[in-house]
Amino acid sequence: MADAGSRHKTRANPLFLREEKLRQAMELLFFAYRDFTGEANTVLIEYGFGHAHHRVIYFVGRNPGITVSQLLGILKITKQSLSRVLGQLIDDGYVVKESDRGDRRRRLLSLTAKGAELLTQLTTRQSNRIARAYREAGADAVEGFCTVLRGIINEEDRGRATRRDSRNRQQ
Amino acid sequence: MADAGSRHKTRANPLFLREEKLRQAMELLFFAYRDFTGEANTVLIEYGFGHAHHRVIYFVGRNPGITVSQLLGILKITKQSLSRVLGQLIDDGYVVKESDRGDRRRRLLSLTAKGAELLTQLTTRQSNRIARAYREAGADAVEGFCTVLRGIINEEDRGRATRRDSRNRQQ
DNA sequence: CATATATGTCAATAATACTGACGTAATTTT
DNA sequence: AAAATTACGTCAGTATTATTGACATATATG
Repeated sequence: MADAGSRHKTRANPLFLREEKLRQAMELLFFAYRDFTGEANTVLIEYGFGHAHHRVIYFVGRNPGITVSQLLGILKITKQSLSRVLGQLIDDGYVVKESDRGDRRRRLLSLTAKGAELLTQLTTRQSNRIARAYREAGADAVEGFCTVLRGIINEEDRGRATRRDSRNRQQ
Repeated sequence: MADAGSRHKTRANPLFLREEKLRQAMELLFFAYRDFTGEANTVLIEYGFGHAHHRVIYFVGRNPGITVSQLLGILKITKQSLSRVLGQLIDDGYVVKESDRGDRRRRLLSLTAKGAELLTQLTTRQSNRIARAYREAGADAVEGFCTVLRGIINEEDRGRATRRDSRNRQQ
């Protein structure tokens, strides 16, 4: 068994080895995402919110003044799905919605102070988890991590997680 | 504003920059996972299954002979949640369940040929996505990618996505 | 025999998501 | 100015995935 790929000895990465690496990547992604998102559970339960609220809070916090359709484009869910969650966050005073003075069809979303505080609560633990992993892995590994993740993301959205200057110029 | 961190000029990575990197990581993870899992949607709809079925098919395929509780430990869901999905997969002939001859309380799960074929269908596209990202990023980046992801995963489960020898010795 | 473990199942509920249809206000196009 | 498009909202119905709690059964272990 240990020599199953010996015919390819000089050739790097025989096929079964390549497949193994790819499956490994898929599992790493699954477990990392599972534990990363799981980290916020305690806080979410305290506030009576779910992961959907977390995502909304997060992307509104990161993109103050984002419109409803831009948010839908990021989350890739229907407006009916967003409606419930966003409505709750607005009703409970975590998010505010105001008309865009330039184009009054649009509604611009942003966090209240209360919302910003919740976001901090939510991200602190998750940040710590990433920070520890970064520290243990080293700068080069971190760079590789980002490069590969960016490559996995659909081309249209690759810029979103980097270019921080393009605020309000999305789409 | 542009000079806000100038007091730290010689010190690498002032605080706000570090935070920025961490937030970036969180977003990359979100988008990558979103697009990675989204890839399987077409196939899943064809078969009338959801992402939960995919996860079960995947981990049973990867760990033939896995017991029900081991699977629950991986998925981190309740047995009642698993029950519906697993039941469907068994009824439809994608997964088989047999008693462990050593400990007859346990049920060992594995894929049928039909199940293995579905798994291939499901993973092919996802594999291609990862493979492309790997190819574009290069071997060093890939190594960093895995290292960081492993660091994000809870310590108890870090071994699961690597050690392929420990089959049936989980837990 | 007593207890613990592995699994299954019934019942009720919550969270997140979907499709489809329709309405309204504001902007853009013709 | 009329027509079309865009942005947003909402009502109604349904599906999927998940939860908690309670209870049952078979098997293994002390």
